[in-house]
Amino acid sequence: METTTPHHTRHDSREDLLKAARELIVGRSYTSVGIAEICARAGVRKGSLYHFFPGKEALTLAMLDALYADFEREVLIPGLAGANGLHARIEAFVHAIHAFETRMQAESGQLPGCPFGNLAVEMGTHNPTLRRAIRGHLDAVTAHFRSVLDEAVQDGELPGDTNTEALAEQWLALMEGILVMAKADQDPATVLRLGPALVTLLTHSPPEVPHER
Amino acid sequence: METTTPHHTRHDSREDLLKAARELIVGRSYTSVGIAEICARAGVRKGSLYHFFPGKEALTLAMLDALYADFEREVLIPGLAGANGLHARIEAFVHAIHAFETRMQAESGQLPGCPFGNLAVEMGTHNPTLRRAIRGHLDAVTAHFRSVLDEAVQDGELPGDTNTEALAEQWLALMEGILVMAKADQDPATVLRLGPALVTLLTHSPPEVPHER
DNA sequence: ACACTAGTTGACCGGTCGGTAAAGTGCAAG
DNA sequence: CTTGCACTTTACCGACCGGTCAACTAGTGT
Repeated sequence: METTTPHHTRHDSREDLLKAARELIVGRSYTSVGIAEICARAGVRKGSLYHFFPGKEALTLAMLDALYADFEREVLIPGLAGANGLHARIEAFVHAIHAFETRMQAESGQLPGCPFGNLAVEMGTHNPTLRRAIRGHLDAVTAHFRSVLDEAVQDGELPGDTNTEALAEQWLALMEGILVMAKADQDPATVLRLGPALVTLLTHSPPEVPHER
Repeated sequence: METTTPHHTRHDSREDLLKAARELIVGRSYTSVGIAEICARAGVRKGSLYHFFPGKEALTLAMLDALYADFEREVLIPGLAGANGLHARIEAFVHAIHAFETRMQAESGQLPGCPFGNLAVEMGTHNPTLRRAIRGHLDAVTAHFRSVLDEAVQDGELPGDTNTEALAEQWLALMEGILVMAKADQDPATVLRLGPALVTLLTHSPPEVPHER
């Protein structure tokens, strides 16, 4: 038998809070979402939030961990193993992002852009803890990009002396910029319109670090 | 004689408010800066702010206009006419941005990133007025980029069939992304490290719209 | 001398912010 | 049956938010 339900697995308020925080903060922003609103959406009283989390910042940190885990599982991993060839993988990635932004706009009425980039921009200057956590997630994304580029080098699609580490970071930067533009436009089509820039960047990078001076 | 002092040109509270709002909002963010703090820095009482501006949003709109005018005069115009050749102009632009971010970090202790991009990300989802104003300024920046690219086409540095309109938008997107990364790092060196991506993007764009399908 | 007006001042508003404290609830192990 | 503990509930806190208001000050034109 051993019903392993540790207590009695009622509503799992902790999960509800994380879900509500994700939907609200990703859809709008950190400061514009209050804990009262998060609690209301989660169907949980404010005091309970402070039983599970020390405060709003810690809740957001935990939410970001879960968000990255889902992003890795649903986009990064499939995009890496899914298509064949660098060009096809870039296009698949762009379309996955486009689909995400389109779905979010349909659900919440707003095109959110990149959840991690948004937080980095909003809190980067005055919350070092959040900033460093986001920086870590962005590094993890870069590592996935790099492994895609390394495979392309092995398959002869990119020159053998390609600096895949630097190029992966440029990939992420361009992707973040595309999402800033799409958010300014509030139009997912911007993702598709600017997507080809990724192909240009990733298939024409200079052979080796110029080693200036 | 005709001392043209319309009233008596005392402290010009309006200018002081715009200056304070610029320093604070650019250095941090829109929501994290209150009008009380803006008034305190400007040496003006709160009621006076509402004599010159309908509210915080209108003050920010006016501040953004002045900010863009300065950016155009101090960076965009010199960068366009200053150096010779596309490559040199890109590098001059990157270094101008790097200098700005370095100076801001020295003055306020924080690396702000792109003031327009920041506002677009922070307010893009829930303040259409601000979003549209920022979108207008970004379009103006894109127009300057495009004229640089058009000159490069005329000088034979880029192929004659280059889509300079699309490429200028990609330039802006990559620049915004670079500044998001620099803000996440809180390190101006990131601007220089990612700067070469602009050269890759702008000197290897595909000849013509692929015209798929 | 007077009225007009641009600009200033400080007190005040309701609402919301993140966070706290204390009492209560119900299950489970002793 | 009782104790302990995970969790919930409610009331409350001071601080701050953007914004309003009426009274006041001081130059200007008549």
